[in-house]
Amino acid sequence: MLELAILGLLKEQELHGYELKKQLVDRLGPLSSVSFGSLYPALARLEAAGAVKAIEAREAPAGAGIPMTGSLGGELAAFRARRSATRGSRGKKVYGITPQGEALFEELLVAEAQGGADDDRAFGLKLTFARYIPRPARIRMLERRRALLEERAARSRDSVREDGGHLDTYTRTLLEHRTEMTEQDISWLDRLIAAERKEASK
Amino acid sequence: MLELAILGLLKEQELHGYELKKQLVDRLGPLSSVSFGSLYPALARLEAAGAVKAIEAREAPAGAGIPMTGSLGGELAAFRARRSATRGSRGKKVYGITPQGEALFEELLVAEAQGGADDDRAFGLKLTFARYIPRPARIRMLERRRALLEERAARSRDSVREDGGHLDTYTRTLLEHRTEMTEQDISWLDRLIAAERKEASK
DNA sequence: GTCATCATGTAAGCCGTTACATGATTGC
DNA sequence: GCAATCATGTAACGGCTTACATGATGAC
Repeated sequence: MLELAILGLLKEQELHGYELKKQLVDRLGPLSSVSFGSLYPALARLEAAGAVKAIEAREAPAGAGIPMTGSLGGELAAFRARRSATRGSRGKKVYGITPQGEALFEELLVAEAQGGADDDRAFGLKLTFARYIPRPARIRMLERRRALLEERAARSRDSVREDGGHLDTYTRTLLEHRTEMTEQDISWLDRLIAAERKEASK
Repeated sequence: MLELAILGLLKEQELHGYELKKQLVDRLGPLSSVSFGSLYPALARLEAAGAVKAIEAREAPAGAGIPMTGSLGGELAAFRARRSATRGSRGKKVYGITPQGEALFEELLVAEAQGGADDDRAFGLKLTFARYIPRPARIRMLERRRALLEERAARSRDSVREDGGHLDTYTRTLLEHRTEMTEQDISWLDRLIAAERKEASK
């Protein structure tokens, strides 16, 4: 799961661990509240497997030795970083995805898309990279999700109706709000699916 | 976390493990997709701690030995269950909360309410039992949540605005939908908070 | 010159899942 | 009688978090 997220982000751009974490937070939202303690080992695993590779940490296209009185912080940092290739003594380690990594990503994603875990986090992750899933599998995935949400909504509607009387206001309000949110999610999915079908039949 | 959920449900009614799990699913929603492998040990822990107690598994107020041609399944089951108190040879084990359990629940909940984990699942759980939290702490909790969502929404709005151009449609749509959902959550929270304040000033 | 932030990593331990094992009850 | 569901439990394993350790950089 984490591996998939990392590969997906590295597919778009080269990043170092620290930055990767930030991206994970605001690209995958509340999902993947991953900590460094699991992120770095994951990167190490992927590197060992040849899926990613630490590359040179160059910053701003080599302004080689031009002294500037202004904000030269960046230039200096770049110089320091260049001292030793791929990694200064504890400098940034920028990772890039390898062809094997791309293949692994594809494999993990398609496997996940058809069948894998179906909790909210997992779905959010798949959706984030949905554009890399072949359309038929993508549509099936969206439909499975729709069915799951429909069932969930039905269940909570029932539980409100059944003993709506003796539930306290707080609980009922919560349940209703949750149902409403689920319903909106469903109609959003419907729009997505409709758009997909339209594209597919073109 | 799981302990808190179990105690909260047992506070409302006596339940056996299997049923408890069902309730966990549709009362706490997608949160707490707990498995038996963690539920039963948790119950055992709570029992060892004296917070819950296995009680007699009686069903339907003793229709003692009245044979019926119709669906007597329930009656028969009740009889079988009555054979041995608190637990037939591998029968249902119905749990009830003890005074110590109530105290523990209160303690865990208040501790969680002010400070604990602040991921979505944790918040959903706290909200489910919010009515047991003293109002001032409850309001503070709602406000902290509001702030968190506000920040989240701001961040995703930014990330769309910043590089909205080079993001593909899929990604942008997803990000926008997520933002919208978060905003609705915020306005729901606002309504809740307003209601709380009104009650408080009465 | 010191504090916050950036940046990377390791180790211990928790928490929960999966897989396995067992058995009763109910419907067909 | 056989399958599905209800019902409880154990054991191994895995992933992630927390806490710890280290060091560079930038701002005041």
